[in-house]
Amino acid sequence: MIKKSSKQRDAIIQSVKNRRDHPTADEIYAQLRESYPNISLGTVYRNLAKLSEAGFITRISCIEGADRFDGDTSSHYHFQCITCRKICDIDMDVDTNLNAKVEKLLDAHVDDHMAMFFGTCCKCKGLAKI
Amino acid sequence: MIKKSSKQRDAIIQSVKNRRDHPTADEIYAQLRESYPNISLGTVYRNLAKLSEAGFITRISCIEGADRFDGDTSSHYHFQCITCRKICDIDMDVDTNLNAKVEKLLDAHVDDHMAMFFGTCCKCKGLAKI
DNA sequence: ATTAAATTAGTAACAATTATTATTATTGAG
DNA sequence: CTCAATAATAATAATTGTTACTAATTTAAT
Ligand SMILES: [Mn+2]
Ligand SMILES: [Mn+2]
Ligand SMILES: [Zn+2]
Ligand SMILES: [Zn+2]
Repeated sequence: MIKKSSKQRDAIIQSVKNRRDHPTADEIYAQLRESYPNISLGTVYRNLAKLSEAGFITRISCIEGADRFDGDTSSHYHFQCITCRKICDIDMDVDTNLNAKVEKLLDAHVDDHMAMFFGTCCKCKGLAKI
Repeated sequence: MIKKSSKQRDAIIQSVKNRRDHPTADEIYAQLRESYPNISLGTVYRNLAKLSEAGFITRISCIEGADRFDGDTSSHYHFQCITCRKICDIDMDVDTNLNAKVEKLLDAHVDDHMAMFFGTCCKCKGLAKI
């Protein structure tokens, strides 16, 4: 799929890998424009799609708004605050033998699973009390 | 939020509750047009949003394409086939004490969590062998 | 260096969703 | 049971997130 290199793509990988905030395509675009003033939003979308398909990064689809991307491809769960909409990682073991369990239940082949916890983050929890 | 009733909304609830296939707004619209030929797609979107916000139904966001809706609001996990894109329920206990675990880890308030398993369903698995 | 293919920027097109507006339906007070 | 208040609707326009297209540029193999 990916056959040649480009500095735009390298910068996109770098951006996603360096950030911990699960950015959207638009947020990555905004960041990259500082170093590459005429990078195209289409290039960002195209490469994020290619990179996630190739497994270099992970795509996270959200109920509200744009997809988000994660440079950490290790299996881990996420939490999303229903107030500020921020997503953060959960430092908790992923139950990988659930995959085998589901395979048997459905007679399917299971590659992986993802989990998203919903609630109010510590910051927004605090603000609500004021 | 919801202050008056309407037969369109009632029909939307009924549709989502009766189906087991986690339909999109468009699919619900297509079904309802048979009995309500001049129902508006906007009405379907608006009510699905209201109903899921009010907790009558659940919204499921997918990586590809439109959001899907589930009339079964009980906590359960889903499986999505990466080939045919169909979503089905998994008849497996939901680990609810994970919520408390995450609350402690993040010092957040956790309402719930969802999980999606990805892979190839039994049908698509079979077809691949032919 | 030559050349073919991949990638890009820029723009147009697209699909999913939301907002607007004028009209209709529901509801509760009198 | 009226009838005004207002919530909900159909139709349509607008917005958002994303993908497709095209010509120009960059990459990498010869
Ligand atoms: Mn993450
Ligand atoms: Mn379900
Ligand atoms: Zn928050
Ligand atoms: Zn399938």
